[in-house]
Amino acid sequence: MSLATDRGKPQSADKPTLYKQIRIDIERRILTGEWPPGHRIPYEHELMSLYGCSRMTVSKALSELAQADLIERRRKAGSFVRRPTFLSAVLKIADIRAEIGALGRSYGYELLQCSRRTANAADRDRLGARKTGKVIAIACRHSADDVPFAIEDRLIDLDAVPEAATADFATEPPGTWLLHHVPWTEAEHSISAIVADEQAAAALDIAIGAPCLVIDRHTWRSARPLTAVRLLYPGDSHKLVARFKGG
Amino acid sequence: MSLATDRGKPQSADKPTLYKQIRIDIERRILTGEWPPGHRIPYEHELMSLYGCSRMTVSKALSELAQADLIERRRKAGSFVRRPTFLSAVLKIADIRAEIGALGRSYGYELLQCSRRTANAADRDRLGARKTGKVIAIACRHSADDVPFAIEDRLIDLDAVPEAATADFATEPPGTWLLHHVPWTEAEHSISAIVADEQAAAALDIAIGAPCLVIDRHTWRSARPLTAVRLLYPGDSHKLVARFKGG
DNA sequence: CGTATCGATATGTCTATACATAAAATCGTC
DNA sequence: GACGATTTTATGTATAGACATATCGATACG
Repeated sequence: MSLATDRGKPQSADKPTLYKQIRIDIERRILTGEWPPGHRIPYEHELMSLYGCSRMTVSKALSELAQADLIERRRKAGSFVRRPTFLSAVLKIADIRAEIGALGRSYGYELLQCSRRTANAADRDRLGARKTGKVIAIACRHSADDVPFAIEDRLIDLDAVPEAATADFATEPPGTWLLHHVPWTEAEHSISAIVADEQAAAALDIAIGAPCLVIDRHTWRSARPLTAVRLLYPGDSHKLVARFKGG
Repeated sequence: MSLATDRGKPQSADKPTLYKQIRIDIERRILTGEWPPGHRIPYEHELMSLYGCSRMTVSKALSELAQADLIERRRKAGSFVRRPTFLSAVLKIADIRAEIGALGRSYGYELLQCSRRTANAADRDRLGARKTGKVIAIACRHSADDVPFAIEDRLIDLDAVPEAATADFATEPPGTWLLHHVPWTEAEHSISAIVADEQAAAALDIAIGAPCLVIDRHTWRSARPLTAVRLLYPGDSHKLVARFKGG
């Protein structure tokens, strides 16, 4: 799958401003295990005399650490190193057209099917919508250097996104159009693996039974479903890559 | 796969402190499209008279928005709404034992194979290590309610993690042991799909040719490789889920 | 002994001010 | 008009002080 990869706060060699030094210093102590989970970090007034600066400055450093979930701050009690129960990752998933462009390959797009209809029970279920309204159903194929890259099967709620009625999905991929025209507030991705059935194998030009990576994405604006999409990638040639930052 | 799911800053109904109100207010304008990508956000001094507060306060709100990658701040020029080229997700991946426990199922663990050896060329390549040292190679199986859940194939660099020599991997899963004993600074995950070969099918009690989700994880401490692991999950019964926050 | 109250304390927010810094805008010179 | 130096300006960092607020712990009370 590709996927741009990135970490929350890279260790960019930033200018050594005071609060950043303090943050990095504490971060190092946590990451190396010198201050294990549960350890109480020195009080702000201790840190301020330690580093010879004001409380606002150490507080800013601690705030960023708290925001990154490395520490937990409790009034009166102090700040504590958090238990690393999870690895938290920042995954950045690009629009497919941008993604292929970033790989230096030529992007190709084919609209396979596009129809408008009143939502049936299956459509409502897939979108998670309560009411029945108009929807657009789209099937299309993305390719890189004329090799099939992914197939897309999408449903757009026309009541929530009326502008989609006038979009030309024959020339512009629906994902790209949506990204540029429709603001959203939340999305959920579900990643799984399946084997290609006859139809998918034909569309992706792979063997029936070949492994495929599946991404199901649902997008909402203020709890209202906008679109549901399933992307199918040949599993042997694509990977999702994520860099993580640990604690 | 499971995967605990979570977003960077949940919409917790926080107390309406001033800077939070400002942050949420601007966030809303961006998320609803009222201020599209590229739009210049009012200058700090405009915001401070708008909200009737000091510059430090509006600056704190803008700093958080910049940290969340929603806006970009440029000296002299001002602050601008960022173009949403990516969806950024926070994926939280739990230790498998904790993950199964969180599902309310009983955890089972079997060590299939464990050997110590001097790293060969393939081991060095897999770890990304330059020098040849001792390694531990482990194969094990995790199960939930006595049903195979995942199989694990792991390599640990004994020079980087000497304490691993004394760990008892017959009773404690290596992932759990490492999480609690070895601090790390960076990890990279690569997610892909394969079909089960004969060996994997036997270990997971699934059909040969069934789809599997694969997670390859590499972990480092200060650029030094610690461990490389491949986790294989039956693809039809497990999913990676990630909630995203959009821009 | 259990419980309510209260004070001490560390963090959370906010102000007003100061100077540093980067970059856009302007000016001056050739 | 082109190009380099200077000015202007918005952000970035830092300070000292103030008050708010949550909470731990001790004290007093029933």
